[in-house]
Amino acid sequence: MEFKEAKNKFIQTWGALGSQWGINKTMAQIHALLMVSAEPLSMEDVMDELLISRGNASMNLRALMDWGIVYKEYKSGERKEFFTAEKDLDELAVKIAKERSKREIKPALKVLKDVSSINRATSLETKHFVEQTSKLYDFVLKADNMIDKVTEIKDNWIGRLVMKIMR
Amino acid sequence: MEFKEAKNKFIQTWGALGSQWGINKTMAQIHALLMVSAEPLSMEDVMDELLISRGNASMNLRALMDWGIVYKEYKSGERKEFFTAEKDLDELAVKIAKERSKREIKPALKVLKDVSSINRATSLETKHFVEQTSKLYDFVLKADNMIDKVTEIKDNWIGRLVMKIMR
DNA sequence: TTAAAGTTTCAATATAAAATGAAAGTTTAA
DNA sequence: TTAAACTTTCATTTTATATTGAAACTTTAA
Repeated sequence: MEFKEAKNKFIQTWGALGSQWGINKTMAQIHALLMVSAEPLSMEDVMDELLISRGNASMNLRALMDWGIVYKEYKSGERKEFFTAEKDLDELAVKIAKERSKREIKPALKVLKDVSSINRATSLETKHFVEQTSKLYDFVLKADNMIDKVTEIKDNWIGRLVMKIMR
Repeated sequence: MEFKEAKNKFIQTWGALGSQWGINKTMAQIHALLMVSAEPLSMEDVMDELLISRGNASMNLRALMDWGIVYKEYKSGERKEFFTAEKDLDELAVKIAKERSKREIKPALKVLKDVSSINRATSLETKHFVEQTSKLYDFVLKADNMIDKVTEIKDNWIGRLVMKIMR
């Protein structure tokens, strides 16, 4: 396989993976492209490489910056803006996890809490509902907390030990 | 809030969360409905509760069974088929994780491995590409392996200890 | 200032994904 | 063995999502 072919395959795959996980295809593709680019790219560059419109490029670059995983850069002497991706993968994972937690998990947790707090003194049906949603609340909360814990892992010895055991 | 209202809110929220994570809305809603139903439900029941067509119900119940998180049941004397959801949340999480790993992560890993193995003796550009995709391969592999490890956690003392520390 | 270079916005359009529903298929009890 | 009860399939339609592109906006250098 040749460089150009490999690069394209990578970008397509990353895009597909993204959309399977609820991240829009172009956004994932732009991120992939920037990840493997040695140099920062301009919006033109991105448009040309991925064959997408200016508007699409603009909107998705903005979204990636909102997620904190793509940065704007300026080159001296150049008027254009350039973009680079976060290349530290631990950092990348943490940012994605935190962002999704904030946008999706936290609001869902709120609803779970609300619906599991209805008056349980009534029917058997209601009792079962409250029981299940309460369990779910605890579970999701615990899972969500793990994200924060993982962030701290590298800062403490037991965390590093655990990582070694988990390999 | 009243039972019926709470139940509906839960189902809608779970459906929305699902589609944000690449699982189709109806599939997530059916799962939610079965999760909080004290009794197994028939396909009719599901159709009526969620106001969906027979075809839709059939296809998504089948998909949920393929994922191994919904089971078919028979009631004696009844000709209809009934459905229940996996209600053990640890079990549920493991099954979802395994299934997504199998369907999405594993194929992506294969591609990552392939593209990171192109001849690296060429340009600087190529060198950077190989470097990045190799790192990504290692990272995704590690993350994916964690799923298996988590499965085993409950079976060994260090795992339980870790869970306590992570709380 | 102003006009050229560049970026953003958003209504309109295209694309992809999900849902419908009727026909075909299957199972079961009489 | 057949007809009623029930389930599955899939071509068509609907809905949701992503993309385009041209106009509006912003910035900068002369």
